Amino acid sequence: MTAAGTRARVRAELTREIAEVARRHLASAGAAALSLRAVARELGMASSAVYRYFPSRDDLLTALIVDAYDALGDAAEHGERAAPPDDLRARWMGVCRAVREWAVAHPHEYALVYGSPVPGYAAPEATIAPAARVGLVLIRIVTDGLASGAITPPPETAAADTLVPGLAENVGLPPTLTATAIFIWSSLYGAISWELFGQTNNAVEDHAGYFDVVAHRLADTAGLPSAT
Amino acid sequence: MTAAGTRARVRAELTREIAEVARRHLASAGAAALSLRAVARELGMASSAVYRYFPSRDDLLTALIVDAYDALGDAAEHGERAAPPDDLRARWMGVCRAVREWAVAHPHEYALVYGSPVPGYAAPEATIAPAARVGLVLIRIVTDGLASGAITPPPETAAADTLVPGLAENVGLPPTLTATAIFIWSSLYGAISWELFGQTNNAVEDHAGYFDVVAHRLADTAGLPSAT
DNA sequence: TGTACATCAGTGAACGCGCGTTCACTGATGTAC
DNA sequence: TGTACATCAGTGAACGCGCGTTCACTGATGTAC
Repeated sequence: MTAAGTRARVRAELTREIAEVARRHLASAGAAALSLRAVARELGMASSAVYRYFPSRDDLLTALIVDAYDALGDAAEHGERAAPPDDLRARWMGVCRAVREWAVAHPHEYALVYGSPVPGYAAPEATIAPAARVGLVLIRIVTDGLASGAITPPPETAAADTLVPGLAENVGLPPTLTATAIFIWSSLYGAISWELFGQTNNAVEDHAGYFDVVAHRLADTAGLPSAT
Repeated sequence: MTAAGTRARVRAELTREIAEVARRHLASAGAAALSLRAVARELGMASSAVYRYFPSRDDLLTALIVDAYDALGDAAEHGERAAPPDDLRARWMGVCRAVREWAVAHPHEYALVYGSPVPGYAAPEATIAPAARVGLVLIRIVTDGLASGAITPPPETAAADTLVPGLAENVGLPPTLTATAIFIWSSLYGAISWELFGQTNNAVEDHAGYFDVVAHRLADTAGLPSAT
């Protein structure tokens, strides 16, 4: 290894370490309370040194957001791969459960990407692609089902007229099913957020069990066959 | 009117005025950025004077939360009353549309009560009752339908076992329909939040139209008859 | 109705805090010849 | 391999800001006799 390689590696390592500590702070206090100075303090360095690695607080936030989307995407894909490829329902449930479990394990990171927007922070372009991963995994299950004939496309309705033109072509689903997919994703998100933000505290006892019911219901909505 | 009455009235008036300004600040910057000093500044009074009306920032936040829940509850009930009492579907759609419209008109207040929790703030008891209002309105539509026979109760499943014992009796619905009701509410919430927090920006064009499709679908899920 | 006293609203200065960011700087690490 | 120079990481002080909350105070408004 060259000397230059060493320096670059040390730099990459510290960058990771800063993000790591920031992630932990995020987990205990939320995005609005994330402080560059506190992160630097914990790492035993001057607050100004952090600027060698992240040009501003917002850039640090952006890095955390991208990391969170990617971690969630990884979890979703991992959850899918644990199921037999030809068992659509098992793949679906694997993704849904993995997403919920990740959210429960990382509530503040989940809130960072799916909760109320952080005031004064505008998500840059770099976050768009990773944000779409979970949705794409779910959509692929449906397109696989359509291709194999396991899913019968629903009759077309006017629902598709409310979408952005060309969207259905881009995702590769029939128009009305595309609208349904958005509904499914937002419902999934609603169920998870509802639990995470404490709205079901006095209503649901077995959160994992309740979520399974919801995920199955959404699989039905997508037209997935009940079992293999 | 007595003199004492005058003082009390002036006091109530200023209390309302402070909350009003705070609400406006909330609307432009979010809950985390709400500042007692900024509110006092806008009212032209010393920041310490606000403490005559609200003992702390958290109490001011609590008042805003209660107000928001109540405003949303009012909107929901008003939306229901605009429909003929015997047209369950129209009442349902009236409530759903009213809730969404209120949320779109007051995004930060909506985020305050349904968004990610404000770090360091724990919602006190006083917020529980007003928080339930929208849910109760929707549930009443379903219980009315059950009572009149317009809604056929779904077959019981194991879904109800995941709920807090006694919940179904409290809300007056069959157990499985109670679980469905929670799903419906969280889906409704998901659809509205998804729109408000910008997740549908590149997917949905006609947000009101798309939301109508969702609300109808949720009415179907609740078992409401299609039309009268 | 008039007076003495108590209550209340509002002031302004202050405390102590933490924040993001900048800047001139010191050493250490790497590079070119 | 050795030396002169350039690059980089990290420091510590400082700027300017805004925050929530407290406190002793001044007047004005209300109350009791």
